[in-house]
Amino acid sequence: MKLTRQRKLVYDTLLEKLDHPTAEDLFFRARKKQPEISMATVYNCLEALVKCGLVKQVKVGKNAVRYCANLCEHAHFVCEVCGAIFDLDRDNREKFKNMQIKIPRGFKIHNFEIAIHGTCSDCNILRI
Amino acid sequence: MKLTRQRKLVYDTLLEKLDHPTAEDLFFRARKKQPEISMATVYNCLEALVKCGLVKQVKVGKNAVRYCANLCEHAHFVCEVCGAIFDLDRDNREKFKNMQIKIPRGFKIHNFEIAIHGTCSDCNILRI
DNA sequence: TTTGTATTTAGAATAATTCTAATTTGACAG
DNA sequence: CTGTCAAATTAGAATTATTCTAAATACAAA
Repeated sequence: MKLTRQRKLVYDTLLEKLDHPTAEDLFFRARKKQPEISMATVYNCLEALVKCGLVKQVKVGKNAVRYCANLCEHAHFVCEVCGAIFDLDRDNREKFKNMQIKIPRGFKIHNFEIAIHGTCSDCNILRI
Repeated sequence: MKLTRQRKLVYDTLLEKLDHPTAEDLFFRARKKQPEISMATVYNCLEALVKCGLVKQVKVGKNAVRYCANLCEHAHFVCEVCGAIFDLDRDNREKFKNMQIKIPRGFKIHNFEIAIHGTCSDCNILRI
């Protein structure tokens, strides 16, 4: 991935404030530094950054997708009241099947979602 | 939740074919049995079913939300090639911090997401 | 230079979902 | 029963996040 001026701007803006902003949030923040940037560019840049693994999407509730630049593996805790998203670090040396996530004191879990992305056996065979 | 005719229809339709359909898929399937049902009703019914815990939303890719009536706790494996969603059962007697998910033979994991929904400590305090 | 390819841009288009307002339903009280 | 009321349903309009389009720009390589 070519780190263009706009991609760097979007990425830096994301790193500046780790509050899981939406594309629109990032657009407004980035525009303060480069007023000519367009919404489409923010989406394009985010797409490129997600594709190369520097950024992750967080899909929550019925609102816009949020973006996360926290690179160490972590789970997201979504507060159902205030909507805040908390990064929960985990010991990433542990194996996937034995994951350890520390839930902060006072947090109550209602439910959780796990989505594993990859390729299924049928598709792996077809691709050899 | 009042299990009205339409809610029962949507729920039964979801149970009939466990392929994680979108709201639109369900609309077309449900319409075969009750041609007067409307798209808005399908959304309303799904919302009610999700709220009462009978149904779960699965958010994947950039497409429409998918719905899942598999009630036993499980993770989703999303094939990045064909888009299929597989339910991965887990031993739900295991504690959250020690979850065991069996990945089927031949499946390759690229990445996975965990989202935990609940209430954060601040909001829990404000609600006492 | 010239050429080509990728990126950016503004605005239009799309698609999923939500909203609106009118109608229907069904439970319950009288 | 019959009337009342709240909740649910409905069709279609509205919204909103996101993607698409086509032109302009940038920038690397020949």
